Amino acid sequence: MRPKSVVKEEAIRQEALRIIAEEGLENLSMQRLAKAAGISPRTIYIKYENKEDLLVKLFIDVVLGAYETAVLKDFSEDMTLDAGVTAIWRNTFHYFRKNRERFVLMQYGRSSPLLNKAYQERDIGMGAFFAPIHRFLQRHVRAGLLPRYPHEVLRALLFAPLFDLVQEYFEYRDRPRQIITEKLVLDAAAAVIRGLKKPGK
Amino acid sequence: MRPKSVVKEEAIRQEALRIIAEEGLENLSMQRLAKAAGISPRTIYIKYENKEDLLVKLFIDVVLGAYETAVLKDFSEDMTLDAGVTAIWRNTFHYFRKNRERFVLMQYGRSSPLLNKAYQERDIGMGAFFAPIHRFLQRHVRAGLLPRYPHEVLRALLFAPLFDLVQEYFEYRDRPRQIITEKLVLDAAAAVIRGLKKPGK
DNA sequence: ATTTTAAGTAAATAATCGTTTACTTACTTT
DNA sequence: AAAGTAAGTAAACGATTATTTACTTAAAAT
Repeated sequence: MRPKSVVKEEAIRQEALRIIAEEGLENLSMQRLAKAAGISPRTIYIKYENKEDLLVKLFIDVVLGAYETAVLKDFSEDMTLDAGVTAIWRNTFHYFRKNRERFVLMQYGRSSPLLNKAYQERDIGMGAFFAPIHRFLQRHVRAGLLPRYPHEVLRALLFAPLFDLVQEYFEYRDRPRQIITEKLVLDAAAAVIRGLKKPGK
Repeated sequence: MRPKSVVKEEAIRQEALRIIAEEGLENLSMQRLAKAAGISPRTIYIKYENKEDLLVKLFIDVVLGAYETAVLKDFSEDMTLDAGVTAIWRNTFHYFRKNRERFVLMQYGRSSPLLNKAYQERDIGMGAFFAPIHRFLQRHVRAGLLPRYPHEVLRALLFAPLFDLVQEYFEYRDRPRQIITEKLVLDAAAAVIRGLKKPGK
């Protein structure tokens, strides 16, 4: 039996990410993707059930999966609130700064009904990814440092401004001078930490 | 000369918003829209140049325009930081809570290349909408209450968690018990305000 | 009341969509 | 070396896309 070509598999994923980042998810068609990857449309269907299967796997495996491991690098549940949040922010900024294509698909996950389903089930909802961060936050809640908000609220306060800043980083990408720098991102992290803490702590 | 029917015009916009909210922007076609609005496809092209023109006008006029006026209701540049930010948060939450369809299209504006162009040009970039809020923030910067971050950073800290909470509000819409309540949103507003302020103020 | 004119309709346009059919190629197993 | 088999290709499938052509309708202007 002839083995599946990992080279072609990789070309499919790479070209799919590129087309989505450069021309939008709405302009990704199977025939365009096949042509860009230098293969026949049928080949895509050997590796993926259909278009939805391809997009969900791209989103879950390549974008979310890789982000999960990147964000938890050097992160530990036992860190102080300041150290932990700073690590999450720094890791996220570093990861997406060098992976714009993945960030673009990540943002589609918020609006596209197809990807949003996968997004909620796997990721941030309460999956293995968020679990360490969840326990980290709950520890500081029990210690009296953080207020007892539902974790959806803590998550919004913690992650939403971060993703917005990454988006800003890329929007001003071709301007004369970059506005969003690492220093600024870490300053914003400090502001978020101040806001999260119970008043007077 | 026969006058344009405002009824049909309104039906087009309403059905477009409904289809986008219920089935996603990617499932809105001109023929489906025409059928849903009870008209001929050609009629849409009497009122709009093409699909892009329709979507941009829907986004700018109906979603962004109406949000701009809603968020600035009862808001004044002269307010204290706490009062101003609280007003912005409360107004935003109230507006989108009763306008889910508009919120869905708003979120598409973050990822869809087509809408994102309009988004940046008109809105939050530095348009007439954000100007009063920008001056409000700058006044508190000059007073020494807020740090001198670029306004992109202040905007991210101020708005991003708010939109995330509205998203959460709708995601748990059909659960037994609503998680995101107005009280919780205003608690989160207070947290954001604490974070924004210079340390020690 | 008739003319004028743009609004509106039904149906068709070419292009493109996701997916499949019919066939060939290349690699593993015997 | 030959047989077997799934990977891969080229071309086509019907369905659907945005938009237009040819025609009808309704209302304002004469």
